[in-house]
Amino acid sequence: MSTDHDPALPDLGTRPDAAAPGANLLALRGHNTALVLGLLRAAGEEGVSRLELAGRTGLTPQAVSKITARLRADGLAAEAGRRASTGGKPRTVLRLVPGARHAVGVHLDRDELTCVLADLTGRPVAVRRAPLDFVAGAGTVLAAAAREVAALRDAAGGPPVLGAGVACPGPLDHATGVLRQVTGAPRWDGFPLRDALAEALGLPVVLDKDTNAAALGLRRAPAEAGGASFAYLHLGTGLGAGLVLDGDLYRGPHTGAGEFGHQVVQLDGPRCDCGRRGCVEALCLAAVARGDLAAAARVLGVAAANLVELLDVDRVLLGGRTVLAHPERFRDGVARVLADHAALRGRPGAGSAVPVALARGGARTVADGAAELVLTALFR
Amino acid sequence: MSTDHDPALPDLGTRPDAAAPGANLLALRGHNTALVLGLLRAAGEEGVSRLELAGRTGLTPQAVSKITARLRADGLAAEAGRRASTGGKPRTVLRLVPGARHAVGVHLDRDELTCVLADLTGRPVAVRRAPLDFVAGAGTVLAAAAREVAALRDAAGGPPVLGAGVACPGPLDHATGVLRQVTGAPRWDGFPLRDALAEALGLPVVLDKDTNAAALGLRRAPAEAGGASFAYLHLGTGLGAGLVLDGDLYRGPHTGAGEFGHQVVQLDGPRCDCGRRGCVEALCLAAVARGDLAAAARVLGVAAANLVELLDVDRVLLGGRTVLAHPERFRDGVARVLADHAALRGRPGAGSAVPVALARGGARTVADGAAELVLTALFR
DNA sequence: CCACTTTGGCAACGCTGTTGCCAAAGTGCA
DNA sequence: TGCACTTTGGCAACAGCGTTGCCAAAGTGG
Repeated sequence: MSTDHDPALPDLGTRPDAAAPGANLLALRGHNTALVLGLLRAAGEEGVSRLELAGRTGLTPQAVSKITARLRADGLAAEAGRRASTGGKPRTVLRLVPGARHAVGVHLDRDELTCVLADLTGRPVAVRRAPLDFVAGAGTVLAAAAREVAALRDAAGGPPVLGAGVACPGPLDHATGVLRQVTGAPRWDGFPLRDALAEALGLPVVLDKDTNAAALGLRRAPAEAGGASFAYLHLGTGLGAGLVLDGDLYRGPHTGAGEFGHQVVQLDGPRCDCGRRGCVEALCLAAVARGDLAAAARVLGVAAANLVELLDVDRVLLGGRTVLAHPERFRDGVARVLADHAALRGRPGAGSAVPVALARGGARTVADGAAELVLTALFR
Repeated sequence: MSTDHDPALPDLGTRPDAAAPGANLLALRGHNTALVLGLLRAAGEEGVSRLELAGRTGLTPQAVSKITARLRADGLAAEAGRRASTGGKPRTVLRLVPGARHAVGVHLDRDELTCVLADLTGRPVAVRRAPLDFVAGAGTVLAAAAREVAALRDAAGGPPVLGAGVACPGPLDHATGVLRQVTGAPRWDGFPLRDALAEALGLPVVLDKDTNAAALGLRRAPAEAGGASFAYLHLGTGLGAGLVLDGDLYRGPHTGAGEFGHQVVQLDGPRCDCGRRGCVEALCLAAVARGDLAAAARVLGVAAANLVELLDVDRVLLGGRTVLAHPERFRDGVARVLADHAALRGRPGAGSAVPVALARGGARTVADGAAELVLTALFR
């Protein structure tokens, strides 16, 4: 909110919103700085040299030198050894300083509150869990969140905290940070959770759906997430999806994208609570309830195959409590359906089936991803 | 190919590719220039003043003055009258000069070739149609395309042609411009159609799927296309979709997005040619074949509802020969399913159903959109 | 020990959008 | 009719961006 420059935080320039996408020099600098930071993060402990950064960004070596000099001055990057010489002066390796900043991730689930304090690489340096009654209403939830986050920060101390990413179930508006029509909790309808939490935590807050946060967190590991497009399917008490398309989280115009549970896969099938017939969620959870995991995985696989066909994603990741109860069963069952479909109709490109994997992080996938909601603003 | 500046074409700066997304000053200028051009085009014949451009882009009035001065020097924009005064000097209205450049759009269908010459607004200034046997192979197709495009350009004469957008059915790789696995035409498999056409036409060529081209063309009219996200469903001899998400055409990592025909909506349903069971395309076309349009529209509507739920799009547009044979029946039938589903489960935001409309342009939707494949590079 | 290669900083530069200033061109009131 | 005021938009000077030319530093290899 302050217009002054905070020396503890990197100046990434003005971030033009969608209504005013004109780019000025500050935006240019911010773009390139975030780009270099992103490559530094992707390089991990191995590091990158200035010339490698220049090659990957298309910037001149000199521009990279200036940018990395600013990052080093801000404490975000540091020199770390040298490469072997290839006949001349050996390259100096640059590395991200993970502990230079922290970000908070908060997962508000229906019955549990999970908070993580993550470093710049997204790795959690501290975790706290507490029971929660989400339906009880705003007062207790805000108090609990403030208490846990304060405890987390006290314990870890140290570097400045960039902000808090908050993930919660159900429909909400990411742009305004307002909840809407939370099933079974009408008193939350229309509640401005983002602003209330920002007030309670004393931090900038980014609010998003749990599935979106998880997908964003999984994007960090390209090797696991596949290419630039993948889908995270979350099967817990309900079924939802988080979509990363062309490298960016796709939220849809009203943050409504990823409503995966009520995809109809059986015309005139059994009636779902939502009123439709033949929804995946209903079919899948009914199969789980009667202990037929093979059928549950098969139904989930058919819906996943539909999604893969429609969006041409590179990978499908599975998570959520119900999946985690029998992870391999679900993974293998979904993979079989995708493989069968791929064999029927050659996929473009590789011609092989889209791989299915279990989401990393287990029960903490969402909380880790919530921190990424904040970190994403720094990197590109 | 030439590195020299062509005074007949606007210099939009270097367009960094995905592998080297670093932004330099040329890219900055190109971005802002394209942005202003896009606003000029959106303003249409009504025009925009410099200060309005400044307000919408976030750029300063002086920056807009410089940019528009360049555009006027290139002949792409012109002053056109004045607004009424609001107490001071009246604003000068700027307008895009539609005829300053042309673009070619080519629709290669299985049995017909349609070519359009479009001005900068995307409106066709000349159209040619010719029968075509796509399966016959590359030689005749290339010759026919070259002949028709040459005739089109001869007849219209005039301004420089920016390039040719080419739309054709079936799977292909947009990035490389290579066809793959065209059903029923194995000799096209792996054919580098883009480069061959560029050679034959003597123009830069952009190649894409017919559904993608159509969606891109429909994006031009925001009033019809709804917001920034919509889906175009094309029902002809097959069923496909073109997806515009967050204002950009979504192709997927391998140009495979939009494969909509083989979405399974009936587990264990009747077998489809593709080998699966219960595909929309099979169910829908079978219903059409037996004259049951209501059932066809309903099946299409259920698949459309799945897509709307998953991607949170603002609008669904229908096109293709089969739809055009009974346009209102399909539109109303699909709309009914979406309305029923929306009533069951309040859509986020408005709470009302996603509107369904017929794609503008009728049989020429794809050819018009193909020209837009080229024009898109100029605007933003 | 010297020639060569490669890295990366310094200084000058061209270009971008920005700012301060002012003429132009209207409105509205006396 | 005249004057004060408002608004538009160009001119000139400016700060800041990445780029270029140059050169010291730090290796390899004969």
